[in-house]
Amino acid sequence: MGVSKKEISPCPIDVTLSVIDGRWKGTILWRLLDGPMRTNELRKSIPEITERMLLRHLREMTGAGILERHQEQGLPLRVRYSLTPHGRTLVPVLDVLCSWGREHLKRDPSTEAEESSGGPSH
Amino acid sequence: MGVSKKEISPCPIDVTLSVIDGRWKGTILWRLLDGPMRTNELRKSIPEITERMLLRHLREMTGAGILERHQEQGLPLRVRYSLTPHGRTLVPVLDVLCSWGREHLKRDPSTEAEESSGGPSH
DNA sequence: AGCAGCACTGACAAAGTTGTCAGTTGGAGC
DNA sequence: GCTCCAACTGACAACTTTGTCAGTGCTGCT
Repeated sequence: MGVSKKEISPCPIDVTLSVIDGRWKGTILWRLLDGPMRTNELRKSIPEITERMLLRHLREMTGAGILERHQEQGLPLRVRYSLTPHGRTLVPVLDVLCSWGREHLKRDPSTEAEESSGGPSH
Repeated sequence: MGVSKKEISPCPIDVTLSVIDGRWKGTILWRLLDGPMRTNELRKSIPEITERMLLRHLREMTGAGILERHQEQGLPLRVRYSLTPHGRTLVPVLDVLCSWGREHLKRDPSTEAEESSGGPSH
């Protein structure tokens, strides 16, 4: 007992969720689809995020192998984050999640739906 | 401030995640793919889950419109849960999550990978 | 030297999620 | 009547995640 969700994961679904779930991870991934970004660029492009959470999520995803930290040498300190090739394989996954979410919102804007298509069936 | 993740969700990805994320939701959904199950059957098929969490998750997913609670009449009290048609549209989503998770495990069993294809580049 | 910017860290608190445990309703069986 | 089971609920504690806030090196600018 007391083990975290990430340590049990008998199911690959949970593995994937442990990689992409987090308050801001989806958003960060979304930003990085267009190309590498510097830490501060990311921070500014997501106004609500705190520096701490950004760095935490970046580090977690880097540890999972889907993000890459590239530090330029010599200069003051420029760090760029980008998707690794493996991270890019997540794109279709995010895409599926995104389109299902859109459909779900259309059909069920009030988070409470009655299956009414096809007439009452009770 | 203080709003929960579910209330912000500018991104449909977060919408989907809010539906399927939860310690046991993936497992429950997995079980229900084979057909309707009674509350206790579910509970017994997932030994680690507590009754409380099972019911909580069932209720949440029922509220989201992806599960259906069917109570048989007259009998002692038989409740069956099953996927709604809308819930069934989640199947391909779960499938994608599952296969990505499997690939991720293959490639990265120790949650720490070095992109070594193409030789050292530093 | 003083100030600002970038990347990053750590202590602590607030919020959210899950687990523990006890209790309720209602019918079945003895 | 008593106990058992199925479905369900509520109070509370433990754990996790996120947020707040202050601070560290290092560089560049003036």
